[in-house]
Amino acid sequence: MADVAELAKVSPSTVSLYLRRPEAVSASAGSAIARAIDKLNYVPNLVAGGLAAASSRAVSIIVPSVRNAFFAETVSAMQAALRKERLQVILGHTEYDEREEEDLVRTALSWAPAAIVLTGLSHSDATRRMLSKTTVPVIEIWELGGPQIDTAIGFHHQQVGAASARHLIQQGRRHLAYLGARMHEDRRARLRCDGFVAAAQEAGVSVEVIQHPAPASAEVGAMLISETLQQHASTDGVACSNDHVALGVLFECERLGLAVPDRLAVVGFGDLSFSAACNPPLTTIRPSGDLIGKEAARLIIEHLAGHDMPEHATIDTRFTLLHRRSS
Amino acid sequence: MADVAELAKVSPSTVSLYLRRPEAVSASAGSAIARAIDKLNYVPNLVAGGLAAASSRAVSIIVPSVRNAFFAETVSAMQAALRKERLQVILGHTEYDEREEEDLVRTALSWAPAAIVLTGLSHSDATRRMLSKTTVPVIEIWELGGPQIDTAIGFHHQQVGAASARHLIQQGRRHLAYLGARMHEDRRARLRCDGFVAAAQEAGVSVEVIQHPAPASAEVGAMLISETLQQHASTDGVACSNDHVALGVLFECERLGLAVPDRLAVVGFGDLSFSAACNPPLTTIRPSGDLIGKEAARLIIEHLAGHDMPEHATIDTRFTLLHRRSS
DNA sequence: CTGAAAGCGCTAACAC
DNA sequence: GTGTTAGCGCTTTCAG
Repeated sequence: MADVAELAKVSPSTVSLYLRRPEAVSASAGSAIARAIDKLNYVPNLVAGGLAAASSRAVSIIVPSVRNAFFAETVSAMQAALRKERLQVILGHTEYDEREEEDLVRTALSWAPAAIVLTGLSHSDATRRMLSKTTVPVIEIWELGGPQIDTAIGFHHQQVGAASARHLIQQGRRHLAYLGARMHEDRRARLRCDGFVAAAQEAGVSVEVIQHPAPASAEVGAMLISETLQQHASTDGVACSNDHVALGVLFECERLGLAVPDRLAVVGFGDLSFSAACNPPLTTIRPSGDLIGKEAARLIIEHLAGHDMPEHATIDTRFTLLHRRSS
Repeated sequence: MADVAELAKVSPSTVSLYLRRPEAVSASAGSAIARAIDKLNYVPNLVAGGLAAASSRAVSIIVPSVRNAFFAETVSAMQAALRKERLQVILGHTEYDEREEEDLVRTALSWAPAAIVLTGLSHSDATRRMLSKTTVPVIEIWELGGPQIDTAIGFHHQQVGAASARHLIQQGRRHLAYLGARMHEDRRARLRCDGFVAAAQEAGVSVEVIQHPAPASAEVGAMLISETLQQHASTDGVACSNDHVALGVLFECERLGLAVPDRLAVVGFGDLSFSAACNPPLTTIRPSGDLIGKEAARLIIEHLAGHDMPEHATIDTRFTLLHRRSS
């Protein structure tokens, strides 16, 4: 920066100012600086900037895993929006472990990020304590309806479950089941299950929960549906913890020669890339992963611009039930 | 850090040393420092550390998109391995755009990262120039066989295409087609296609390329196969740019009542979560996304430990053809 | 094994 | 609109 300043015949602080607010510098100084930067191939050091400003242009995002298409979508949308403001994404994976999360939050804080984004509302006490003490804005995503640290953006997973149940009942189904994968770790899948069961019971319809500890996959879906049909032969409508599981159900039904939706109606969750194309096309619930990321980015950018973030705000990004031929 | 030093009755530099190499500090000083850290709830400031050390504990990873399961896997594996060494992942998405990549590399450099990881071997001239000038180690992943900036880790995509073609020919197929999605942007899909065509021609077998500009999806797969069968009715074996496309082919064949593999053999790429579970289970090629991430992390960690990275090293992580019932 | 000293490259008051 | 000044919180020689 000193070299640039010298070449442009201004002081370093003018260069600094130009870099952060070009409009605050006179046109002549500005263009001289621009030329010098170009000539010297100058790349500002953001680490030094972050230290001096006591806040880096980094946003820490902590998700269970980007292998999960839902979080990949949110991370991707957020990254795209933050990039325009020259904010960097620092990524961490909890692998659904609160201890890992705690550790990630700790190191995240040592980067003095512009904001910390984490997934869900359930965290260890230590995590909660660390975060409520800092001045760094905290955003929790992908879950609503619990105690939140500060801002939360997402939707109510119980409502998703309830919507699935009501849809199946509307289609004339009276013997429901929820097929859940990895529900001991995936709190949000569990909430959807709870909402499903509650809505079914309220409607006076029979409901079972069949689950498997492995992560959601088509294999697990196939196993779960065959188990379900063995134990509860009259089952005529199922909701699945996500579309991978639902796809496995469709595959298994095809192998068993079981007609979908005539004999069994299937509802998924996620609207993944194959969901509209399979046989039959899958009725599913599309969450708002993209919107969650965009809204989070918007809040962070506004906060950085000086608008202080509304305290304890809640943004409900909703979800959509897509009625296709599997139900 | 000064507070910790005071409480532990040592100097700040001893605390600093303890933090980086605990074994270099006496046991008594060490435990006093540990107690002070705990008592004060001290979290080191990595930004300041990065500035002083002229290299931050951050690794910049630039991929086309984490929405793509392949890159999500690599990013995830890398993150997990780097975390153990307290290295942070800074993530950027190019969306298959070399201009974007150039920009991302520029900002990546301004973080003085411990290493920069980017996808593929094809970059803009400016990107190449920036990277060859820095002292930051550069690793290119997911592609082998072109001019590399420094280290490359991945496999040869032409070999993947060739392996698919040879497999189909071995299964007695003589009228091949390659179904490609977004090949104008996805260089690696194009390379696989090239390898496929070359191997087929070499074997004296007929081969067609049918493509669609949209990103790979089951919908695109369905469209591509019906187009193929219309234009080249004798086609009896297809390879697809990835398993999403292949899945769409299976769906469409089912709708058309076309027997797989009797009438048409199908080979995918990716071994995605549904590939073993669908009807029939999909023959596919499993790339080494996980291994790529692990190897990249290993190299970076070794470099940080002082072992200098072998210049212009190439690590071939290979791939595996999984012969299942679709062929 | 420990401590003193000298920055790392930038930002942010503040004065001009 | 521009420059001066005083750090930001750490790391890293180098002595002792």
